[in-house]
Amino acid sequence: MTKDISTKEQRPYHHGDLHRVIVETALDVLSESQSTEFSLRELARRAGVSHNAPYKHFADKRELLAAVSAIGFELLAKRMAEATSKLDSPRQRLAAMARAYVFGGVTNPALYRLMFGGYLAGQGESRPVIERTAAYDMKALIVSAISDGALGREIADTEPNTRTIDGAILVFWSQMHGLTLLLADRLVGPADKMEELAENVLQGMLEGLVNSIPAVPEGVWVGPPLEG
Amino acid sequence: MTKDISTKEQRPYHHGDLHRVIVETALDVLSESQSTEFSLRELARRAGVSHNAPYKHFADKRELLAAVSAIGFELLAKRMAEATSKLDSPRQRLAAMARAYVFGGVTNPALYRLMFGGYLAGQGESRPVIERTAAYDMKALIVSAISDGALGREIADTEPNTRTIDGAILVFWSQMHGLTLLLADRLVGPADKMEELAENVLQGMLEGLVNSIPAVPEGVWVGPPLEG
DNA sequence: TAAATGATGTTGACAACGCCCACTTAATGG
DNA sequence: CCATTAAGTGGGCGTTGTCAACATCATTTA
Repeated sequence: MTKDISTKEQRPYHHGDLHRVIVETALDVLSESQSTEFSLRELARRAGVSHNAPYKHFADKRELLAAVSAIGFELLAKRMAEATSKLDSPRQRLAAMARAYVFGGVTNPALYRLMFGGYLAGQGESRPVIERTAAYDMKALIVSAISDGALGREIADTEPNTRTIDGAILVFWSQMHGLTLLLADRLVGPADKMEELAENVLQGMLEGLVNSIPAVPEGVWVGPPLEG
Repeated sequence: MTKDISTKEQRPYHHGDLHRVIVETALDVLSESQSTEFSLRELARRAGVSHNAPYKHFADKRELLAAVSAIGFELLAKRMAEATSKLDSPRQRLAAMARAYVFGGVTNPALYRLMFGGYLAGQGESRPVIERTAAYDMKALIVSAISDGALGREIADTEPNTRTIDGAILVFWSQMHGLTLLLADRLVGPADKMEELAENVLQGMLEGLVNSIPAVPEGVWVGPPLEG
């Protein structure tokens, strides 16, 4: 009975789980306000700690946002994996993956902007490691869905063919990404027709994909590079 | 000779052209720093006026950024119009337009993020009028390039067909937009292969477009709505 | 077991920011 | 010619990101 927290609502000197709480609160605030312009001090307030406590866990705001972005990538990857797990047809798998991607962006545009936008890449430095690897894992799902999907089965594993597959990935990802951002940023609408709209466009995309695979120059990487 | 500015480098009390200078400086700073996180005070400093002078021309930072965004749309529209003006083939016109679009984004990602991203739409309010109309004008170019281009010539002007054309616009714009942002945000690369890469993907896009036109639900608008 | 260490949290400070106010300047038009 | 008003100034308020110095406490080590 030495530590009685309940009577005066007083927290022990050390929070115990601040890192996690700060990141989660940041994700909440970001999702609600749809903006990355919240302050570290507010997160600290919500967590009931002093305005400087977060700096013991994150060097600066950028590093915090990188952690949030990484979580965003993990969430997206999980949703994409779940969406495709019970499907056999490569085409259905691709469609389901695209749906998950688009849905995530429409549901939380600010998070997608943080993840894919340039804030974290800013100032010439490269993206923080933590979110770069998370992004890489997410990208791997797209790549594999295309590679051992509709195309892979009828294409031998020769070097010009891998470039063609990279081309397909690029086209598919471009389309999915563009549709997502157009919808998320409300450049097409209206909001209550989004789902139907996305579904139609998605099917058209998949239809056209087969007939429109460009080869891609050598040395091109798809997704953020792990090194550099 | 009453107003001798040269001797003491002193500006007359009234600047005379502050509005324009502020917007232009903002565009410069945005382009160089690739960030919208510059301060109004710095713009004022660069213009040689007090930290409050800009507030006589812009209610707040958001309004300034809206003006910058509008200029971005005007620049883009001008480049797209120039790129297509000397071409006859609809396909070539589409390709040229897409090149201009992609090039603009790769050259100045932060400007594209401002233009297309959600900063200006933020907080439930609608986008500022000035940039909404500029965006609308730019969008009109895309629409017309598709409508009286490859599709329009062989499609009668019936209601289901206009929906099909809207579908084509959507697919094309999605692809172009997605490719642009993927390149601009360095999710694919490397930088020195971008041009070649974009060209290949673009051609693939155009190839596939013909074979993959979804119809789009009724009531869908493409581009930011002029009202509301 | 006692003391040193390092991780975590606190307090206080600083410069910079967005934005508000009251004031000044100078151009305009009735 | 003078009143109105757009445009610029200076000071100030509350907030922010970040730094430095100090406090607390669990863990290791002597």
